[in-house]
Amino acid sequence: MSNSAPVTLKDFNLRQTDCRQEVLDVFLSEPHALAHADLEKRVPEHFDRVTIYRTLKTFVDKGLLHKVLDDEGAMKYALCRETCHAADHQHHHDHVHFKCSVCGLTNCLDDVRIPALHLPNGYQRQEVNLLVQGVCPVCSQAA
Amino acid sequence: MSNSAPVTLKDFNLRQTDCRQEVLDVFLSEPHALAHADLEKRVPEHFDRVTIYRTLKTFVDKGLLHKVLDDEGAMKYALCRETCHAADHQHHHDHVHFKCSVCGLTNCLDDVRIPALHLPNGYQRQEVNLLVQGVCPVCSQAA
DNA sequence: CTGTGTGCAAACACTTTGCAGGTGT
DNA sequence: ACACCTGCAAAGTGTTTGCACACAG
Repeated sequence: MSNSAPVTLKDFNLRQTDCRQEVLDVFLSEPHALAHADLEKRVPEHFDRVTIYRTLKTFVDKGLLHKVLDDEGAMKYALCRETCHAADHQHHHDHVHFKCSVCGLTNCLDDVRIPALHLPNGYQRQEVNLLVQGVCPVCSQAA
Repeated sequence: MSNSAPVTLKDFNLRQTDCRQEVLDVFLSEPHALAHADLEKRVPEHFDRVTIYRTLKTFVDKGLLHKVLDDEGAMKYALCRETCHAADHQHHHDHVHFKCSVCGLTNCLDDVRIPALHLPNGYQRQEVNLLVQGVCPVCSQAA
C-alpha cells in the first residue's frame, strides 16, 4: 500500500480523477484515520462535500479504505493494508486502532495482532474491530 | 445491575422521573445495545426526543450506560455491568460487543474477556472496546 | 423553595439522493 | 461513444441548545 496514488487507483480499477488522487494522497501521507471533515481541510484543491463523500464510499466498496469505529459523531476512514487482501477471497479487517484522548488522533496499530477470541457456542465471527483509547506516545511524552 | 429501575436510579443519585424509569426499564429488560430510535419505539409513554437524548447523556455521565461502537449512523448504548465499577476509582469499560450482520442486533458478551494486549512502547491504555461482527446463534440456527 | 428535568422550537452536524452537465477511457 | 464522475440543490437523519414551565426532593 506504499504505492503512489495513480498506481493504487489503477490497481483497484478506479478511474484517475483529481478528487480521487488527492484524497488518496492525503491518506497515503497521513498515518491517521480521517473523517470527511479532515479531508475537506487537507485536500489541496476544493471539491464538493458530496464528491468527497462519494469518493470515500467508492474506496470503501472497492476495499481501498475501511471504516474506523469511533464514539463521536462522524465516521472515520483509514487505508487498508496488504493484510486486508489476504489469501482467501474474503476481505477481512481485523484492525486495532488507537485513539488518543489528548490529541484526538486515531491511528492503526498494524503491528498489534488481535489475540484469539473465544466466542460462546454458536457465534460465527466475520470481522473484529478493536478500539483502544488512551494516551499516545507523543502526548504522554509532552505531559 | 439486576435491580429494578427505581433502586438503580437511587443508587446513582438520580431523580425519579417517569422518563428515566421507563428508559431504564427498557434497558433492564432487553439484553441488546439500543439506539435512541429504538428507545422511542419501546418506551411505553411518549417522551420528547430531546428528553430521551438528555436522559441517555445523563446515564452515560453517571456511569449507568456506556456507548457502544457501531459502524452505522447512530450511537448505541448498553447497561454497564458491575465490572464497570471496579475496585479502583476509574470507571472502565472493557467491553466485547457482538453485532449480528443478519438480525442487526448488538449485544454485550459479558463472559468474553478481552485478552491481554501488547501495545507498542509509550501507549497508555485507558479503555478498550472490541466489536465482533458476524452471525449470532439465533440467526445461524435459522439458516 | 430550589435545583433540576421536560417540552417545544430551532439550529446544527453528518450523510444521502436526484439530476444535469462534464470527463476519463 | 459510453459509462462514470462531479457539482449543485435539496432533503433525510441524528444530535444539541435556549428558553419557559413543571416537578422531585
